[in-house]
Amino acid sequence: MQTIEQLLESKDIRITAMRLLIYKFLAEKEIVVTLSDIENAFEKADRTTLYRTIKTFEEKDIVHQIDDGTGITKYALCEQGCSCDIKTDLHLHFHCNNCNETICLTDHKIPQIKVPDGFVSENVNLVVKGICDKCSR
Amino acid sequence: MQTIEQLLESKDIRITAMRLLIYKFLAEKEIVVTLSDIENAFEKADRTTLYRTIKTFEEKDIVHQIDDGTGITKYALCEQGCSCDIKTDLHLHFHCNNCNETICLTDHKIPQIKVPDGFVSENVNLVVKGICDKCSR
DNA sequence: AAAGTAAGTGCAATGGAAGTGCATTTGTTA
DNA sequence: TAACAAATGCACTTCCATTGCACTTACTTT
Ligand SMILES: [Mn+2]
Ligand SMILES: [Mn+2]
Ligand SMILES: [Zn+2]
Ligand SMILES: [Zn+2]
Repeated sequence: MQTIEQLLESKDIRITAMRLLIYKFLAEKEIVVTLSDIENAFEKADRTTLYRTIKTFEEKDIVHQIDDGTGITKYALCEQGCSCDIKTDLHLHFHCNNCNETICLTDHKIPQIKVPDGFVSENVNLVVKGICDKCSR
Repeated sequence: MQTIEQLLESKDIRITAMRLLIYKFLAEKEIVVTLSDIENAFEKADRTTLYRTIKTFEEKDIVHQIDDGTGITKYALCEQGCSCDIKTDLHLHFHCNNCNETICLTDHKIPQIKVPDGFVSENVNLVVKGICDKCSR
């Protein structure tokens, strides 16, 4: 089990106070978050810094981006050992129409999708919408 | 085979010059289009009119919206007899990473997706990204 | 330890897309 | 033709994403 500092170093990301805080914030969330969510959690920090921190994390495969169809880009920490590989790490996302939260279903890999002749599939975005477990009980 | 006028009437949409033109524009496209695409095709018309026409078509199940992950909402004509029903009319969309075009694969219905206990699936958005048939040959 | 360099942060501004209020025009119906 | 309702055009707004530039902080080298 490595510390956050070790993780960042291993990915060639400089350790700064802001980055540690943002990492911890993401780590304790089970749901995916928007930039505004992060902004609200760190009112003293500038929006741009948060934005660029997330982009850095994204480039280094620490965070992945989620398009859940709400029109607002969302982000979540990758799993341990994730390399954002299309074959092994691509998973399903669930958006709740009731509480409006989106979560990663990292255990649910995306099934093989057939495409017509001549088409080459490189990547798949799969979002299921409905009622989440918290809202359905 | 009904005329466009008949189709619009059957859906309780008033026939106007603009609506006929936009319908024809959509009908001759094989790919899905953005509002900007329509705007460029009808430079004399106001953006708002085009916007509201599309929204009207959407409400009446003549057009469906596509979120292909580019961040820009796209639209396409529905198939003959489509009622935008989740069970029967929901289909796959393909986005080409090369030419940046997106098309409806109306023959490719969306497979049943398993979700964890407690979750209820109501709707699915499935976008495959890769190389389209025109670009791959 | 001090200087020098590269990276990170904050502020201000921009741009694109989506959406709305209201006045004007057009079409439908009595 | 008069009256009414819907469609269109214009102006404006909001929201999110993104960038340029100045300043600050962290790392490296002497
Ligand atoms: Mn995820
Ligand atoms: Mn479609
Ligand atoms: Zn919920
Ligand atoms: Zn293509």
